[in-house]
Formats: sequence, C-alpha cells, structure tokens
Amino acid sequence: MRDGFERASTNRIAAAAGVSVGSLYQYFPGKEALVAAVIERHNRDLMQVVQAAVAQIAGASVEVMVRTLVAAAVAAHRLDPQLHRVLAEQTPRAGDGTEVLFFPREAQGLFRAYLEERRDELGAFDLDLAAFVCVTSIEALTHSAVIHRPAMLTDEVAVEALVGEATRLITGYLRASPPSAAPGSAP
Amino acid sequence: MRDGFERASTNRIAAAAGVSVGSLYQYFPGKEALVAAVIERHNRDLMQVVQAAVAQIAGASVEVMVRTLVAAAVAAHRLDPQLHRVLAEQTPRAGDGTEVLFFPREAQGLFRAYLEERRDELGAFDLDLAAFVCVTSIEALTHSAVIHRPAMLTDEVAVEALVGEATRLITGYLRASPPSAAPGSAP
DNA sequence: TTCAATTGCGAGCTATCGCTCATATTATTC
DNA sequence: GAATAATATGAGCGATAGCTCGCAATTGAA
Repeated sequence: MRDGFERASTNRIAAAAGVSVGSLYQYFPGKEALVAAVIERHNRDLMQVVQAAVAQIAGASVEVMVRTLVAAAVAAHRLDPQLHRVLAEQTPRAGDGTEVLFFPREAQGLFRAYLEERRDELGAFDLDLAAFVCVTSIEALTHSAVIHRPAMLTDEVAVEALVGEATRLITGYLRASPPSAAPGSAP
Repeated sequence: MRDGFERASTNRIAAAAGVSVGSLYQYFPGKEALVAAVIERHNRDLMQVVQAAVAQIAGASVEVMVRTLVAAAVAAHRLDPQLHRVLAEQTPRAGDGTEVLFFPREAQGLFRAYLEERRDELGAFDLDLAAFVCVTSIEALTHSAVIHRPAMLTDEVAVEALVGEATRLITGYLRASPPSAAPGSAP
C-alpha cells in the first residue's frame, strides 16, 4: 500500500501479507473492505494521539493548549507518513461524499468543545468557523510538511520551528477580536 | 474526469471528447500525457488568477495585500471545484516526487518575494518558513472549503466571512513578532 | 479527376484486474 | 486412526484496462 494505490492489487496484497488470495477473501468481502480497514486503523491511530493531547489540555492556557495540539498533530503525522500520503492523495472515494481521512472532521469537534469552554476569553464569535480555521490550518501545516517537506519533520530543530510558528499563528488568531463587521455569519 | 479518476478510461475519454481512441493517441502518447495536460491547464488557470491578484498588491498594505490574496485563492478554487477535487484527491502520482498541483509551490515563491520587499515591516525572521505558513494556510482554508464545505463558497455571505477570518489569521501572524527563541531556524 | 498524404476510425490485442471455486491441507472430535 | 469440520491454496474466470494497426475518409496539389 505504501508503494501507491495503483500497484496494490489483491494478489500483491495477499503475497505481501504472506497468505493466498483465497484466504484474503475469507476475511474481507472485497478490495473496498480491505482499504476501509486500513483507513480505519490509520484514523484510529491518529485520533489516539490527538485525544491523548486533548486529555492534557483541560485547564491549560490558550498558548499551552495550542502548542500541545500542534505538537500532537505533528506527532500524528509522523506515525506513518508514507501511508498517510497514499491515503490522502491516491485513495479513490466512493461516489458519495465519503471522506477517507476523518481526522480533521473529528478533531474539529474536540477543538470546538474546548473553545466553547473558554468562550469569554476568546474574541471569536462564530465558534464553528473558528474551529474550522484553526484545525484546518494546523492540519494543513503538518500535512504539508509531511508531504512536501519531509526534512521538516525529521530534523528536530525544524520541527520545533514549525510547531512554534503554527502556535503563534493560531494563538494570535484566537486572541484577536473579530473585525467590526456583522456578528451573525455562522453556517 | 469530473466523475472521478477511476471511471476515466481512454475509451470513455475519447467518446466524451467526440473522437475515437485512435485519434486520441495521435495527439497524446498515453494516458499519463492526457492527465498531465489536464493538470497543466488547471494549474495555468489557477496561477493566472493568483498572478492577477499579485499584480494589484504592489504598494498595498499588509492588510489589503493579504485580503487580496485570500480572495484570489477563493476565486481560483471556484474556477472548477469538481476538477480540482479529483486532481487533488484521486490522481495517481508518478513514483518520483512529482506533484500534481503546483499551485502552492509557485504561490509560495510569489508570496516570499512580497515579504522580502517588506522585510522590515514584518516581525518574521525566516521568510521561507513564513511564506510556507501563510500560503499553506490560505490554500488549505480555501481548498478545504471547496472539498468539505461547498456551501461556504456558494453563499456570498459565507465567502466573505471566510475571507475575513483568513485575512485576520494571516495579518495577525505577519504583524506579530517571532517568539524569543533562537533566530536561526530556516531549512 | 487522380493520386498521395494526412487524419480519423474502432474492432480487437494483450495484460492485468478483482474475484471464485475445486482441491489440498490442517485442526478437531470421537 | 478415521471421520468430519474448518481453513488455506492458487490456477483460472470474466471483465476491463491501455493501446495498436489495418483500413476508410478527408484534404490538398497537380
């Protein structure tokens, strides 16, 4: 799978797993189910890292909380960068709106809950929109680092720089008041 | 192509284009070349929008400049959201480090050049890192809106809210001084 | 009008895909 | 050890992929 989706035929998967195609189809109804299992496992691994971080930030300041979450996002992406890349870039979607990586969607819920707790400390009005902005940015920065700048996550100094910048980006955004414009804008 | 990559066989492409498979292969050496042509055209369309925006921001303030670029990013993603989705999510990569969408990489260069001009107005030390953070965030917010929140780009009010938030995110980041940590951290 | 040259055509080739099923192997029960 | 159940195997099936090539249609020059 790590060699790309196109070269992952069921026969090759079976061979790589050390079993025969027949045995494979005794445990999985089809290729889609195989892929789904891989995705599910990866999503579980990612969320485990994030949830562990969330558990730590109960009473933390905004600064510490953001830094913890950014560090968690980096750690999550470092679990299996190659697999993450293939899943994010090459995995076919079902025709419907099914997502491959639920990570951002789930993380947004957790993040929104935190924002809710601290509503009055924060300038933002629309918590949904704020959660979307924060989680999307954090995910994108770490994801993009994994995909386009792998060296950034190998070198510990570079990792620290990235975490610092992302933290600065998000804390600044959360601390600042919303613009003068109309308050009602949530979807 | 807009129906997903998997269902885009050369025979179907030819039929959809109103020509025969044979004619198709007189103009393109193979399927890869076909895909490459589509990607190239899409990238050109995207960069055209971005470059038009860049041309406007020559003497603009940071606030105006960021807002212009964010609006341009949104406009670019609205050109052909469905195609953009398929290219970003489903298009197989060559084994090497080839990217499908060059948009972010190219935009980072343009953005970095602007930052260079205004170096002393800005707090950031590492311009490469700052350009990476800004462009990645802007691209992710608009991209994510296209993919996961299509309503956000249909409703003009929601678009304005998104542009406003993204602008606030980036301007805040660029204005703030870097943390106390070591200045040398560029990759 | 005739003859090349160019361009368009699509049935069909080979390769590979996801998947099945008759058979071989192993485990369990008595 | 014999009988039965459960699991593993991989040659091979139909479907479909990317692509070729002999031929038809069209164009342009003489």
